[in-house]
Parts: sequence; C-alpha cells; structure tokens
Amino acid sequence: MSAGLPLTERPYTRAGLQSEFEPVATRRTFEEAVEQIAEKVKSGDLHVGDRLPSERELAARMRISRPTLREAIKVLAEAGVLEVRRGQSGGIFVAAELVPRELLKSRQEIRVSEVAGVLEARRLLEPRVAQLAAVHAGEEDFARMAGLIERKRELAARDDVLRHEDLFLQLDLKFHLAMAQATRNSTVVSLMRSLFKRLEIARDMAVHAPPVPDWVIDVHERTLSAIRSADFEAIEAVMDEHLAQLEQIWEQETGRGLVRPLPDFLQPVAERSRALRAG
Amino acid sequence: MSAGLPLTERPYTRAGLQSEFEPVATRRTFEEAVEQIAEKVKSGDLHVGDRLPSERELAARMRISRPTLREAIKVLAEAGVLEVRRGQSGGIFVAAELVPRELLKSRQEIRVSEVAGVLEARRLLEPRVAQLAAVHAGEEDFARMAGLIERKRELAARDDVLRHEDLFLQLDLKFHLAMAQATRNSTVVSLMRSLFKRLEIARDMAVHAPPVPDWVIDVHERTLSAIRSADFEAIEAVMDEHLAQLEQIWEQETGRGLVRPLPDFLQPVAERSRALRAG
DNA sequence: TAAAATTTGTACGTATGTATC
DNA sequence: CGATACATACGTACAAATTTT
Repeated sequence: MSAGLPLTERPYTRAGLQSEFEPVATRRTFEEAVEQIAEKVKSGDLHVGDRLPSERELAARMRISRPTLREAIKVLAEAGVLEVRRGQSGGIFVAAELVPRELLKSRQEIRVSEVAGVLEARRLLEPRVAQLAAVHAGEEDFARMAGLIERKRELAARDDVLRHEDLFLQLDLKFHLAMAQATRNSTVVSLMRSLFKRLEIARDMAVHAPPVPDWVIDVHERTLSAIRSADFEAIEAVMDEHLAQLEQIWEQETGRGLVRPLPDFLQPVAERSRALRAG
Repeated sequence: MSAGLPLTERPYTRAGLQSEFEPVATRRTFEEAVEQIAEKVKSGDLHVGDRLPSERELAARMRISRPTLREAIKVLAEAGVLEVRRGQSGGIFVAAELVPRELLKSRQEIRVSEVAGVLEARRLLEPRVAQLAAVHAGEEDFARMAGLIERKRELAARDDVLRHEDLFLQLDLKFHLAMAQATRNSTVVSLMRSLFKRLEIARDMAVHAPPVPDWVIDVHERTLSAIRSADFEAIEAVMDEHLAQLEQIWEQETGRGLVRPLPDFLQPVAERSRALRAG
C-alpha cells in the first residue's frame, strides 16, 4: 500500500474544510453497543480480566434491551474480545486486549490531501498536553505509562513482533491517552481521542511502514522521563524529535512536500530561546 | 442560573476521564439528518438564502430515503431554519441563521467539575490555531472573519441586543471556526469543532453572564488584526487577554479556585521571553 | 395560452430491526 | 430462548404546484 498512493489532490485547499453532506449512518443499536465496549477495551478503560456489569445492569446503563445487548456481546465474544461464563461467579469478562479492526470501522473518512494535516495538528496539541501532564500527573499516572512501555518492551523482545503490529499500535494509543489523562482534564482527553481517531484513519490510508519498536520504546521512555522531571524544554525537545521522525516517515512513504514547512512558533522552546538570545 | 451552582464535586479528580457506560443513543435517522443540516447552518457552512440540493439528490448524498429526509426537513422547516418551495425553481432554502437550541441538544454531558477544564483546553489549543491561521490564511479568510465582526457590530448597535444573545453566541462560534478554517487544516477544524461543542455544553451548564458585546467585538477585532499582520507575539497577547477575561467571568460566576493556576508554559511568549532575558 | 420540465407532496406495500412477553 | 407485536426506514409510483419555454 505504500509509495504508490494516488496523491493527485492538491493539498491544503479549502476542500474538506466546509463539510459536504455526509451519509447519516443509520447503524443498528447493537452495533453502537459493540463499538462503545470495544472502544473502552482499546483505549484502556477496560483491561483483560475485568468483569463487566451483569447483562441486566449493563443493558439498563446503556438504555437498551437485554436481547440487543446480548447481540452485541455475542459479536464481541466471537471476536474474542469478551468471554461469557455462566454460573454463580459467571458474568461478562474482558478476554483480549487486541480489538480486531473490523469492530471499529469508523464511518468517517478523510481525504488523502488531509492526512498530512493530522501530523501538523499533533504538533499544535501534543507537546502542550505533555507539558500539562507534567504539571498535574500523579504517581499512578506515571505508573500506568511506565507499565505500557514495559508491555511494549516485552512485545518487542519476542521474535514475532511484526505479527503483532496492531497490538503494538494499540499500546501506542494507550500510552498517549494515558498521557492525556494525566492532565486530569477531560476536555483534553476528548481532544486527544478525536485526534487519534483521525490519526488511525490516516494511518490506515497511507503509512504502512513497519513499526520500529525499539525506537518508539526509546522515545516514549524519554517522553515519560521528561514529564516526570517536569522539564518543559526537554518535553518539547523529545516531542519534536518524535514528531519530526513521524513526518519523515510520512514523507518517505508518499513523496516530499506534503508536510508544510514548520512555522517558527512550532519549534521547540529551546530553539526559540536560543534564537532569542542570539537575536 | 448563575452564582448558585451546586459545585460540590471535587475538581480535577480522575472522574470522567475513564468514561462510564453511556446510553447508546438509538436515535432515529431523521434526527441525525436534522442535526447534520442544523449544524451546517450554525457553523456557517450554509448561509441564509442558500439552496440545498433537491430532495432526491440530498437523500442520495446522505444515503437515506426520501421520506426519511422529508421528515427531517419538516422539522427544520417548522423550526424556521429551512423553507421549502415547490415548483420548477423551488427547492429547499435556508431561511434563518439562528438555529434553535432544541434542534441540537447534544446528548453528551459533562460534569460541573469538568467545565473549567474546557477553558484550560482552549489555552492549550487556540493560540496555536490562531498562529497557524496567520501563516496560512488568505484574503478570503480575512474577509470572512471581518464580515462576521461587522455583523456583530450591527447587532450590538441595536437596542435589543440582549434579546439576541443566542445569535451573538452563534456569530462568536462562526468567528472561531473561520479562524480554524484559515489554517487550511481539516484536522484542526475538527478539533476546534469538538472543543466548541464542549464549550457550548459548559456554557449552558454554568456561565450565564450577559455577554459584553463591545468587549467581544473589540477583542476579536484585535485578534484579526494580529493574525493579519502575522505578529505571533501579538496573537498570543490578545488571546491571553481574551481567555483571561473568560476565566475571570467564570470564576466570578461560580466561585474562585476552579480554574487551575496557569502553568508557566501557557503564558504568552512575550512573558516567557521577558522572563528568559531577566533570568 | 399551452405544454414541458422540475421540484415538492402523498400514499402504500415491504422488509427489517427492536422490544416485550 | 423463542415468538410475537410494534416501530422505523425504504422504494416506488403518482399527484400537485410552479416556473420556464
């Protein structure tokens, strides 16, 4: 899928900014339920082994009938995400961390010409999120982030890493969401969620470069340690390195020039203050 | 509604960061259609007098049947947003700029303790968006923003301003969205949309201070001129002023301490470089 | 004036999903 | 878990209104 993309659209026109009339997805309610539960597993709100509320209670919470919920659970169970055990200590349990792509096919689409903009938006938002996280994170947040890095390391150590590309990407998402949650600001979390939703779509469309596990692990480790030490310049620096690398991969995959040149104000503070002192 | 809010929740806990099981809105498809069209009018993608595609074509675009679309149009027509004329040069026309609140009752909710976080998130994102807009905006973008300010000025000149509070707020939204669109980055637009969606919910919940039209107009005017001249420090300064004022209103309405103290890195660059030079 | 073209308005039969029992 | 009843959406065919030619 790489390299040969039909990049005919002119990037950065107004196209797509004023939205067209889009299909109103008349999805079935059990599909909504599937998506909501799958999303929770994927984003790390639910972990393997967790027990969900009973069918009756869950149905009540989601305001759907029990049969409809059962249909959703059936799909999730067949996909291996949930496991249903009956009997006194039975219930609905999370059985797998990896959520198959088919369960979360987002109906929204973006144009090829808009893909590079996702990286630019990360430049705007993510370094600030990391810095805010540094201000407000508690030990539990650091522990969660560290745990996720550790899991990635274990995965990378196995010889079948590439078989688990999807799992690796999901751990990635969880890391960045954990960072967002460390800000203790639910609006920030929600912004990061929508940003990464778009990022995933973009990734599916374009960049299918094999992940470079060791590098990702290294960068995330340094990100965490920069956040831990609340060193704002270090945070900007490592974020800059991270995003620059992603931009480079994107450009290699698709051809140059798609990522707009980075304006001065998006350079890391270290750069900026150096420039200030010089000027 | 002001001043007497039950602000019992402890702010900035993890509550709400890991999402609960939510009602799976099994909304009817015509309601989705209503929302999509109403949203376009409200955000400025559709203007008064615009003619929408014919029923058949619109239904096809939205992938719904004509009867379903008609049900949506009927609701919008009854609300005064659309007007339907038949005959050869008939069709569906936008009839009003102001979209009644009832049409867009977002089903998502946020906690009172999370409201202040919306302002904090604006601090993270909006100044950067304005700066990026300064880099990429064209004359048409400036014209749109100027036009919106002009409309606000006209509205403020009337003696029944307060009767049109909702319209004033909608013009506000349009101004900020126009700024986002000036970045020519659809991901940025989409982030700003979700940010302002939350902002509106927050506003409905808490801050019902009467708008201060003259002040808003003045700040927006200076924002636009700062963007026009691509003066990044001026952009940060006026944005800071704007948001500081909103934070102050919020604190007056609800009691102090809800807005977390602003970390250093969220101070305007001018402040920061002053500090750098001093240190 | 009349006919043609375009667009909304109305009606009904069918399929299917959802909820209740 | 199955069966039944209800609500919803769809497709299609045709009628009515209005403008254009």
